[in-house]
Amino acid sequence: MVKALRTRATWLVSRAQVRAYSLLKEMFGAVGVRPYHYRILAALDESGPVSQAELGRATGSDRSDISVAIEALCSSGLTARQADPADRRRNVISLTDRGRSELHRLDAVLDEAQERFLAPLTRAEQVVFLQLIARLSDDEPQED
Amino acid sequence: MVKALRTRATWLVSRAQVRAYSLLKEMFGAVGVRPYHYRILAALDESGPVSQAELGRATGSDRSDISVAIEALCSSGLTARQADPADRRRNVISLTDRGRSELHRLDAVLDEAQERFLAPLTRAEQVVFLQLIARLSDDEPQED
DNA sequence: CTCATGTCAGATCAACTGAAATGG
DNA sequence: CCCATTTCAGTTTATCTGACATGA
Repeated sequence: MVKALRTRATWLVSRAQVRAYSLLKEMFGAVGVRPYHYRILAALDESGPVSQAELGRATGSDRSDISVAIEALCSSGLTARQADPADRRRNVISLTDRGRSELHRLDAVLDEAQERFLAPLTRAEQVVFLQLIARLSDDEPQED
Repeated sequence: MVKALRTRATWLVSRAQVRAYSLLKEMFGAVGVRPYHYRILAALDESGPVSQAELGRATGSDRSDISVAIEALCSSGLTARQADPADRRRNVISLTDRGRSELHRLDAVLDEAQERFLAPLTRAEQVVFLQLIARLSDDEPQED
């Protein structure tokens, strides 16, 4: 591999991302799920029932993509969609029981993926890495 | 942002990559270049004249994409393409003088992008980060 | 009038696939 | 015959745009 690339942080991050994503695709694919399904289920579990627009903000996805994903999740029974009586533009999305147990299954898969992704580092190095990469990830200051 | 995502290395790496790539696109775009142009010019500078297939291996890109990129680079005069007398399937690609000076200009742009990308970390942290991310990047052991 | 929401149709872009033509 | 190289046409995938209807 080319040295001019191999020594650049932006290149190394992009290669690491390729490796991370292919791991995720492989492991989620083995249980019949797409990575973005997990994102939405996890966001719902944390926030409780919310509108699609809020889901988009929580997961960093566009509203139009959320719209498509929610359609898929609802039709496979993992989420439910109902009109918000307080604001009739909104759909309130909630986790179904099946959605919640699916989420727990996927959590285990994702943890296993983290193990494999971080395997080249020692435990102590993994902790350091997580702290540093977190600070390089937030373009916008976190607004919890 | 969702805690279940915020604490996973794979998610943080993918967000960092988005930030890195948008920086690169912005800064290379400002000087009228695509990021993959740089990859090829840098590989050529390091290896000297080589075939397109070797360029693909050196930069981790597909041969078909290299083919298109080389066409663009040759028609803008940054690289030159000539038949290999020893193996008439091959095109031997070489850097032109203009290509080499363009590369140096882009090197400076890329260095500035690294500065901005790594700015949230101290110098000492940047060194640690580079070591760790490098070990998470190589799926295949380096074959220099 | 403005803004937010949900939806859809399509653009974009990088990455990849498959096949064909040429030659080792 | 099998394999490597270059090229082209087309697919896939996530991301993003623009527009529209509805309603706060």
